[in-house]
Amino acid sequence: MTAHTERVTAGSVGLDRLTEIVSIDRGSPVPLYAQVAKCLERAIEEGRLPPGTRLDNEIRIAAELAVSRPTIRRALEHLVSKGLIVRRRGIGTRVVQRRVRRPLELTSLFDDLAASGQRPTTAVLALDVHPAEPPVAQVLGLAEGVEVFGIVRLRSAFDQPLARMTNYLPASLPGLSDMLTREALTRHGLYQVLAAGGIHLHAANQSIGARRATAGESRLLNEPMGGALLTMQRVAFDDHGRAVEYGTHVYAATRYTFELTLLSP
Amino acid sequence: MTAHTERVTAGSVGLDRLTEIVSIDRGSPVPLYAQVAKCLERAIEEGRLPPGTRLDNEIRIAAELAVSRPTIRRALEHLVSKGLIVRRRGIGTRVVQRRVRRPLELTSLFDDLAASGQRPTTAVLALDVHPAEPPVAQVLGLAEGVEVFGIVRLRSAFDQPLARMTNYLPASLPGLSDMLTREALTRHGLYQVLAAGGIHLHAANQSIGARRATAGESRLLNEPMGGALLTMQRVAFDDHGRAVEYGTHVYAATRYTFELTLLSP
DNA sequence: TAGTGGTCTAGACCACCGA
DNA sequence: CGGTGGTCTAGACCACTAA
Repeated sequence: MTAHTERVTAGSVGLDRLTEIVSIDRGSPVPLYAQVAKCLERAIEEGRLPPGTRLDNEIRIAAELAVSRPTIRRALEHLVSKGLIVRRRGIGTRVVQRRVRRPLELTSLFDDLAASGQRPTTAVLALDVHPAEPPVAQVLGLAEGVEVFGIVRLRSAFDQPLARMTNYLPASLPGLSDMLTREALTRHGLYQVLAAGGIHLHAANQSIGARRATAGESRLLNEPMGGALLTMQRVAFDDHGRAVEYGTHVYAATRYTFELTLLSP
Repeated sequence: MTAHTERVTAGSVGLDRLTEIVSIDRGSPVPLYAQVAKCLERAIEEGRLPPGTRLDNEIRIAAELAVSRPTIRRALEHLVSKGLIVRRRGIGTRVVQRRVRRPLELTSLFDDLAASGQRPTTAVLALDVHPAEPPVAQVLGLAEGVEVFGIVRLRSAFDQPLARMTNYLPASLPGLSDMLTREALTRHGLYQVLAAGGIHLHAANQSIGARRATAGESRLLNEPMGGALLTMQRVAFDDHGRAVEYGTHVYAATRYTFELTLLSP
């Protein structure tokens, strides 16, 4: 039932090319649904499945790729959640007309800049261990006076300062002092460094606001005196729900904005 | 195999109370997995399943509730994606220690304020139809000069002005002139009004920045002269990927911040 | 009416974890 | 080793949409 005798689905574009677009390796450790989703995702992003393209129905896709329907469904659900396709009962599945930028994820400024082709640089302004002051202890859920790592960095892109980033992490996290070196922090983003050390963040609450720059901030960020700053505070948690990082950052508002994509509930 | 003879799972708290927490109505039009997820979600939020609670394994939950394992899995996956529980192979499922505030969703300022108990009010400062100016036409994907609805609103909470919101919508959207009345916009949020008229938003790109207030903005928002403003621009799309709304808003930074929750990729 | 996606089931095998 | 979640299958029935 390879269904090649079926009429090409009307609408925009039919899909016998499916097998050209999606390749499956049953020996791979990566799950089938992930392989399917990844292939379709790439095809959509590269324009091989242009906006408005109608996809075959689930049954046919499953048959052509020789996997089960639930597996295909899982792949397609993933694409829906990323906003790449739209499905409607009785209608079918289409590639969305206008692509959302990206799903909102827990990433770092460094990664974002690097991904968008800018070459971010980092200067470590301070790096020490000290007793947590009350507000820091509180957001991290620590007793007052417990030791924390304090990090202050200046992040730049294209030789222009972009943000001053201040982070606190409980010193009790295992292996932290080996990870958090000036060298590592200069070369990589904080989250990269933590991930390399086996600390994986699970979720974060963040708060974005604005205020006027102090004189020192204006100088540091090369912004006009008293200009507007974007501020962001973030508390990140690991899998167990423990707070592992608190960051309070200021961004040069003339050169930086937060871009995000929201999907309907 | 109702498994009541099983030992209560060690760790934090066992669950024979499951049937007290989750009630299922097979006659309801709402899917089983959604019913299960909803019940567990409420139990977690109300503290009846406190942080750290260990849940029974999938097989046992399925047996106790008399549904299939995939159905239970689907419910639990939903809770994972909302950051309420954590699952690990070989370990089990636990309620997360620290709850994330809320998943990031496509909502309106009005809904957010109403949900958090503040009583938002709206003043409609302008409401008209006019030819789209070039920048507006471009972000909405319209030809220059095509007619658009223009809306300017002042949103307040507790009698304090909070934001000036400017929105543009293509006049070609069906039924728009019946929906967008001063009365409706005074009483409800824009997205509520659109939803009531059958226009459902699917995704949005938004950009958050900061700048200093103009003299007029300072007066309108009751902020200090030249103070910092939070700015947000948003383009929202419907299911077909057509841009249906463009908004450009300014917020009083001393009284408003964006709160959001990020989950790891 | 024919075709679509949405839901649900009952089972199977595997990879990972801790004791 | 036993227990856990992760993956995959092969079916079934239903609700919705368009012609």
